[in-house]
Amino acid sequence: MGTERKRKVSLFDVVDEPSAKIAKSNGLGLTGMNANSSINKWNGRPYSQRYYDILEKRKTLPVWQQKEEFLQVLRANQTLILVGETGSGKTTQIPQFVLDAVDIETPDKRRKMMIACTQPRRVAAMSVSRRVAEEMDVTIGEEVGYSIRFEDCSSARTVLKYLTDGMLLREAMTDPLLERYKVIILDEAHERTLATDVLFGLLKEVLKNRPDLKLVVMSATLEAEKFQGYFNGAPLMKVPGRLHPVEIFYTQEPERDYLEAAIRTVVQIHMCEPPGDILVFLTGEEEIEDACRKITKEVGNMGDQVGPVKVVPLYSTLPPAMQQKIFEPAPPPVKEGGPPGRKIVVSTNIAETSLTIDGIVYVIDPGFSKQKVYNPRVRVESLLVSPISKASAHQRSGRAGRTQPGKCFRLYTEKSFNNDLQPQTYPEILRSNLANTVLTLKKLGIDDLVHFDFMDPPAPETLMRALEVLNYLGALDDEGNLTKLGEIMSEFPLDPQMSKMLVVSSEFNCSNEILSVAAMLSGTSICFLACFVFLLSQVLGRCPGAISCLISSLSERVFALRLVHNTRLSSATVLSGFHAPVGMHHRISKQVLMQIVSVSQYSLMKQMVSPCLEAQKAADEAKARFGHIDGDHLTLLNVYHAYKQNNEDQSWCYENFINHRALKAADNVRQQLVRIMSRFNLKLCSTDFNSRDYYVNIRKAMLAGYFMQVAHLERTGHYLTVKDNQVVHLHPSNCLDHKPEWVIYNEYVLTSRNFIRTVTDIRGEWLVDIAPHYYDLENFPQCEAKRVLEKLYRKKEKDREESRNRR
DNA sequence: GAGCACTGC
Repeated sequence: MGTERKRKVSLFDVVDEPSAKIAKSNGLGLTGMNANSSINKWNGRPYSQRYYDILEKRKTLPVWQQKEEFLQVLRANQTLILVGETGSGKTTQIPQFVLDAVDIETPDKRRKMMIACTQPRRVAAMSVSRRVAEEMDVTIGEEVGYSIRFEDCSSARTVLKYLTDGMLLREAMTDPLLERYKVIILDEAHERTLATDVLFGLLKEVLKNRPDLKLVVMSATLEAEKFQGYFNGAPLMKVPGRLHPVEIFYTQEPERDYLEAAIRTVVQIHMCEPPGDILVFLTGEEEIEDACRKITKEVGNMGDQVGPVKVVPLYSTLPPAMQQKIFEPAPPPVKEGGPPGRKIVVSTNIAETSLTIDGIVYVIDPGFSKQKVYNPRVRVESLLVSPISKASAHQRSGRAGRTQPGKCFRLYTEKSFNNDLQPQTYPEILRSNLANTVLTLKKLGIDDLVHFDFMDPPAPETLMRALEVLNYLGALDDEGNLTKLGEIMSEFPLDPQMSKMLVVSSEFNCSNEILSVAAMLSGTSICFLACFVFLLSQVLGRCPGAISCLISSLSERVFALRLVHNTRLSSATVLSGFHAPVGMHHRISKQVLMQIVSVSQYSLMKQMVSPCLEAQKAADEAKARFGHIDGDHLTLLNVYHAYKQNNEDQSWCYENFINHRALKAADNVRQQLVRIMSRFNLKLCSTDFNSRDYYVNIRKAMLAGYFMQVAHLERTGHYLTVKDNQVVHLHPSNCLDHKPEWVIYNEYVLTSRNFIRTVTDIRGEWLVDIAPHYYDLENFPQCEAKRVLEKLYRKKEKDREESRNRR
């Protein structure tokens, strides 16, 4: 291969001198400022205008010549940094160039060394590798392959492998020097995922021990200088992007209400600007749905003066079929020669990196996104609506110029862009609980975390917290060395608490059940269909003719309004399925109906009130069938068991408000976990279902992992987390029929109040039995829980004495 | 008696 490859894409524009500091000249693309007079008033409010020429106009060299220069630099250096905007084609082209440049032969003629190209996302790894295989005219999985969780599409013949950054990190755990690779390409490095950051530090070490290994770091322009500094002044080359110029507008005054401002701007664009689709960035699902409704309504009020609009919400938890709607074309004019239609996509950050929509000409950027923050003091991760970074703003505006010149409206002042926004979003490693990361690092053989070469070192307190947690779990000894237990735990793709629960579950004679619980809890989206779907089907059955118009006008919104729940798995989600009818009924009748359906449709909708009661009944039955009064974890287990007992039947799922696809995903996770269990000879076992200990053992095993996430019911009637003494409330979605004195919880969420979500009743006696080292009273803050524990210890001591006397 | 940015192993 090689010669017959067809390359249509021109790649390099200019090859900078090694170590040239291009970041400075390129910056944010702030050069080329121009006055622009096409809009000087925006909804009565003047906008300041600046023109950013994102494309740097430099002479273009023929492809072969640039390729040679690239190969030259690669041969002469161990590390190389390559910067380029998205859309430069570097992801598909560079690995192919590299393939031509390096010798991948090994003494063993049957096997060649590989080139690895990492991506932060699975879909990208898969689709890019497919495209490259096609370009090189080879079958995917042969010379070119990919490797992602649950799917290894590569073979002994594979020489170019695309994989997720997390996957490469996994591989490093068994192959610390990454000896099967000749070149490693870290793509999208500017995204600074946890895995990328760990790989940075790791690869820096590996490179010292493997002079034959080469590293190519590919990134967007903004962090180039920082990368260069980190990688000891490695040469830097540039691939120009192929973006069209984007005009940027700022407001002259700060906006008080960015949601209102965003909607106003959408309407203004629709009224005054030439055809072209609009992309609006908002922070979350609720806000997006709200905005969609309001935009539709406002434009609807304007009548025939303006063209029709198709308003499409976009966020990750939206069912895939709904997400596809963003790729549909804008609606045609209502009548021939009338004003053209427009597509308006209202999206979370997902449209900033993960999903690209062609045809976007206008971007509206209010300047906010939800970001994860971690507070090591109370060990809580939460989501906070925060101002975005300059880099993020830059990325957002770039979304307007993919197919033609575009415009970006920033709903903040230029001054605040310059002075208030930080240059980069804080990398994830500074915003996360690092327990899992530290465990991985230990497994990778990095003992001295304090001196590990992080590009951005995390707060010492965060590292200390992580070490402390791992020590309590028994994964690290008091010297901070990985224990045998920790070694096994690190092999599971789960949080340490969950791995611990799984590893010890055999000792509690319930590993089969704990496997199911862990699979159901771990990041899969499981959901119950809300009862409205049931309700619709009821109505459909009754008046099939009349309903079709309603369905057509409602069906989009039925999804959009979360009448179908398709959110991440937590028992909260699962259990809210049971609660859905009340809220949903209320929601659709009051907030939505009058806005989105005509009067005749409304009267039809009113007929749905009575089937709604049936739906309520069905949901109650579902709850009665699966709900376990002792806890949400056990409810999840019931759901999983019922699913298996009914042979994973799709229509059974539908009838029981269970999302089939999501349970299948959980089953997939479970199989992976089972394989890891067997690898370590961990027994797969169950307590007899008729035994009194069946659920007791499961709850004890869970406690063995989650003893640090316990809350105690105070006499005042509210819960306090153990040791941290935070006031928390049981999330109203819980399935308990009582308020237990002690609960373990899976999640601590900060929203309108401090909630603990997915909770299960446990007994105080178990705390002192299973985790005496954590419930050591000498090291315990004064509180009610402490006094209760003291009693429990005394009782335990007394019992022990009695049994000694009896002997 | 509430409401989940986005990934990944």
